[in-house]
Amino acid sequence: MKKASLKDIAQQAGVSTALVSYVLNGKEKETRVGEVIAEKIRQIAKELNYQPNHLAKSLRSGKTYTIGLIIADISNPFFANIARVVEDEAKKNGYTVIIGSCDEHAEKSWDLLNVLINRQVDGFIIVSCEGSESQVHYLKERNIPFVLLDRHFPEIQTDFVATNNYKASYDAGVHLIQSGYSKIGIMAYKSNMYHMEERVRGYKHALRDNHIEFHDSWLKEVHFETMDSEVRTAIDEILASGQRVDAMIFATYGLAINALKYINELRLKVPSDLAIVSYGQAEVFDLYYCPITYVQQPLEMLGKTAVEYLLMKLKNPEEGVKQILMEARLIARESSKAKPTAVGG
Amino acid sequence: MKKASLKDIAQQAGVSTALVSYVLNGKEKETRVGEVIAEKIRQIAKELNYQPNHLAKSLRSGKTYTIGLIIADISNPFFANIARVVEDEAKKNGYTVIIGSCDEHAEKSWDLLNVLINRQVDGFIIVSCEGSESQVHYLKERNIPFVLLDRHFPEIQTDFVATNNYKASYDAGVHLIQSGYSKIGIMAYKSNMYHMEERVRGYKHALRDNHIEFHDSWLKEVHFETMDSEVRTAIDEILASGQRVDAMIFATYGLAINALKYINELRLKVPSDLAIVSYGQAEVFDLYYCPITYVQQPLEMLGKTAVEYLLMKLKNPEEGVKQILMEARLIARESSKAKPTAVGG
DNA sequence: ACAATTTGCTTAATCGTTTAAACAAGAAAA
DNA sequence: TTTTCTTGTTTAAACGATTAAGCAAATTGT
Repeated sequence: MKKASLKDIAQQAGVSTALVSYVLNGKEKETRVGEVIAEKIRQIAKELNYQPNHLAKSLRSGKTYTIGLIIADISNPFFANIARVVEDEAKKNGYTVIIGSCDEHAEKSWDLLNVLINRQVDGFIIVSCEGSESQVHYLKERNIPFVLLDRHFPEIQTDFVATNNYKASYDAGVHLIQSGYSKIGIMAYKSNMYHMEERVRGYKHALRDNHIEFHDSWLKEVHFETMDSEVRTAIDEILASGQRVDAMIFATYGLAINALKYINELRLKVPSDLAIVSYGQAEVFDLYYCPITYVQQPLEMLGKTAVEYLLMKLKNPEEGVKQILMEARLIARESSKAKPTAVGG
Repeated sequence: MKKASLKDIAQQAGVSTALVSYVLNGKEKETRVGEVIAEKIRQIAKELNYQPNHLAKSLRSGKTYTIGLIIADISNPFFANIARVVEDEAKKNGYTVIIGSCDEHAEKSWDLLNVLINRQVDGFIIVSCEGSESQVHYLKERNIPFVLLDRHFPEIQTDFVATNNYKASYDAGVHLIQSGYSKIGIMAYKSNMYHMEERVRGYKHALRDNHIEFHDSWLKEVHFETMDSEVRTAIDEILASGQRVDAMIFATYGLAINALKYINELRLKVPSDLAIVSYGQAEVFDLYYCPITYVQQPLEMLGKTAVEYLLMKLKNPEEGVKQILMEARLIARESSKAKPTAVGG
């Protein structure tokens, strides 16, 4: 039993496909279709369980009602949650989402972009990775609507929805300082992505504004691909150096997970041996023996707004540039609790 | 600058679209296209950066090289990981995946199914939810290729790729017993899904085969939607009952997370107050103060095989029914370590 | 020298929709 | 009664690709 098409309905009703199309699209009034025949068409459509062919519709109309979502990795909880929000919000508006994971590789990202462009997605929501500036320029040139999510390039004029990472790190730093920690390290990815730089910059300014001198050895930048081993080395170094830290900020979820595993192995106690604040969020932060203080990004809002901006662009391509930085919230927990001040002498 | 089509190339080259199509599809030999003109066409195609319109191709060929993946929730790490594997494996074979989350709701699942059918996906990989038998029958009737993943309906003859849940639970039960626990509870979803029943059945048989009498109060079934509160009640009950348990099996990741939060609140020590084995997997199991023993499902294999089966079905629809149950592996950790036997007295 | 074959290309139908334009017949206006 | 307007319907082109069939012209065989 093949799928019923407009033609099948038309044949059964003894009319042209045009009429059927008009009726099933609710245009019977404007196009003056007879009451009787309209009803008959609806009837037959129901009997045949007619389902329009989206491909044909899209080919004709040039709109697929599909948006491409490019992220680093769907198996990372941060992106998985973002993806879920985007999916739901898109569906609410009649759009379908195609998700692609690029593993922080600009090359894979290019591939995805091309595949999705060929599939005629109406627009993109992109969590950019390092070295993908050319892709952004390409989209601009080709006039393909897109919104950057979570990460953006300040030197490229684009729509974006992101977190105020500078402020988030600044707050994290201040929080640790106020809790009595003074030798604070940070671990981030080695990257010239703006969002990562901002996370480090915010941290540095928090130190500066509180009259704590920053030591180069406190900043540990590791490569994404070889994170597993580099994190361990970094922890070793940051704990061994002359200026041994008593607190650390982890700029991403992945870094924190790797570091925590190693910290456990070393039998270091959080926060007495090392206080911790991390980006990202997942159950593990709640259930760790010492619940982890983390930077809570406005996930839901980020995703929703990205979809909203994109859909506005799709409706009206002439619309002005939309950019927004949302504030994160520091969720203070045990892992950064006030340091017992050394009393007595 | 609009996208270049076959027609544009044809015009520039001064030939018909047929020739262009032949050349760009590498059929110049069979269709005897002249060497010179072929080269010219390739040249122009490159200049115009020609990218074929997938919609048109699909409409003509009836194949979209797209597969629909229906899961409960992409923000659940188990499904996110599955999705990642499926995505990669599909891409390797030139397919694109559209993921939909149905939140364990048969109705949402129906919606997704219809949306994706209208979008002409070539086939489905489905993690069925309760009450979705009719959907499976529908797909069979309509002759739409699909593979059930992780969950299946034994009374319906379909392709499927799943875990041997009976065996996994049996092993979990035996493991706890051998570790010295004798009052073992289990928490599962209230559901008549086969995979869930199997998880309970395996557990019961493990008890039976080790001469431990099963008590009804040891089985706690909670509703998915109201899990948060029900889990707490269930824990309260199972710890208060006359036959207070000394170990528990959690049949899903979500249940374990909720339960662990509450267990922490109650200041119960794992495993001394309560030993634990759980399904699912995520960083939290590694980093919990007492690493959690868990049932490791062959995620990678499950996903890969599901894609493989589906692609075989797509190539040759007459192919016989493919079914496979894969073995899970119990990863024993601290949370179920051997109970110190009561000595002395 | 004429038929048969090969070579190189075009024509046109097709996939399933949408929609502007044309058209016929009946009703209202003149 | 003729003209105009309205109503209800059909025709056909278009979206962008694929591909069977057709058709010249050049080449080969006899």
